[in-house]
Amino acid sequence: MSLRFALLGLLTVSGPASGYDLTKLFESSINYAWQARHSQIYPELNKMAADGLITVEEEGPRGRKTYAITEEGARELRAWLIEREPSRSFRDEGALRAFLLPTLEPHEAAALLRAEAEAYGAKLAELEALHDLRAAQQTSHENAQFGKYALDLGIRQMRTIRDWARETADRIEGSSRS
Amino acid sequence: MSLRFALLGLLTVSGPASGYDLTKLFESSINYAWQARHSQIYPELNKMAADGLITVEEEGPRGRKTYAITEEGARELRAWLIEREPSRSFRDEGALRAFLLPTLEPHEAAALLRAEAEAYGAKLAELEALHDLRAAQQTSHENAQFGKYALDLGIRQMRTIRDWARETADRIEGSSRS
DNA sequence: ATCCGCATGTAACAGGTTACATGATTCA
DNA sequence: TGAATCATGTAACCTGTTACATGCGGAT
Repeated sequence: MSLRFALLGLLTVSGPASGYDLTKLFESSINYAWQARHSQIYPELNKMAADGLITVEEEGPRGRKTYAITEEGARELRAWLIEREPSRSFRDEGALRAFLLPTLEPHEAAALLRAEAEAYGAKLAELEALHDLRAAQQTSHENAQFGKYALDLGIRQMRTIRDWARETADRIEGSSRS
Repeated sequence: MSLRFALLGLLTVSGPASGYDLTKLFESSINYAWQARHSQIYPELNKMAADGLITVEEEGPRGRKTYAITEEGARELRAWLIEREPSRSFRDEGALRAFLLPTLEPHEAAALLRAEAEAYGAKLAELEALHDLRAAQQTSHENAQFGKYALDLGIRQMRTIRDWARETADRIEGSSRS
């Protein structure tokens, strides 16, 4: 169900767009919080059009269909955000691995954590670069600030995991050396 | 695939257990990082037994089957942790909602964030209580420390989201008041 | 006797991924 | 004319959730 609302949100902000556009918008915006492939997006758009949440505004070359959000679509998005109790249960493979770490030898666990810290550090750098880019564009696009809150959250989360991995590696190595 | 390794991990630490036991262990340990219902666990255990990762060690009353991890199972768990590149992409409905927040009126967005902050604060308190409980038991169980790292990560993540929600609500209210 | 908790399972469905499949347009 | 990119779709499969279904054993 979330995919549907992510698409409505993108259409709200970017204006009319095709499935192809939306697939790329997905990648370049909420990618770190939600993912969707074109094989999931195209059927969903067809269902949404059937439900009256969006309309085909224009048909272009190569079978391109440009969708626009309808009033009903905007109402549904709003209702989803305001009325629906969000599912706060998340599934985090990194945390699961952390849970299983004590089944390994200390030096192995520490090495894994160092690698994790590095990977998350890299992701963090990516998001920070995106953040700076947005800040620079702030004056030109008024929509550039869209997703700012989410990006901030993403950055904080990456930082949290990276620091945890570092500190835990330190702690494990510290106690196994003694 | 992750479920399989979560189960192998639980069997490693808690020793032989039934599907019923594992369902409850799941709930009381990794629940905040990974979830699984009995309807998913039972079929998976059967597949794992067929694959030789676990064996039925004992059959008790009421059709109870007690599973134990095999050497092959332990090898596979180790290989999964060490050799497999973890999937670092996660799906976070909270972050998605954050992304969509700018489609609402500022006061509505702020109210939602306040509710989020409260909900995550409550989850944080839960995990902190669990953490303290573990610390108290530390001397009695040697396995009590299992999952300590993951719990620490969970606590940090909850704190990150709660603080982000609070500060973002403040920021939105601050700028819309002017 | 009756109720609660133990104990295991299956079926239908929803959401997602990977791979397969096709064809039009643009640009060099 | 060949390659890259635009553009849309479908099918098979895996994972996970909800709901349905059944029966034993122990405690009061």
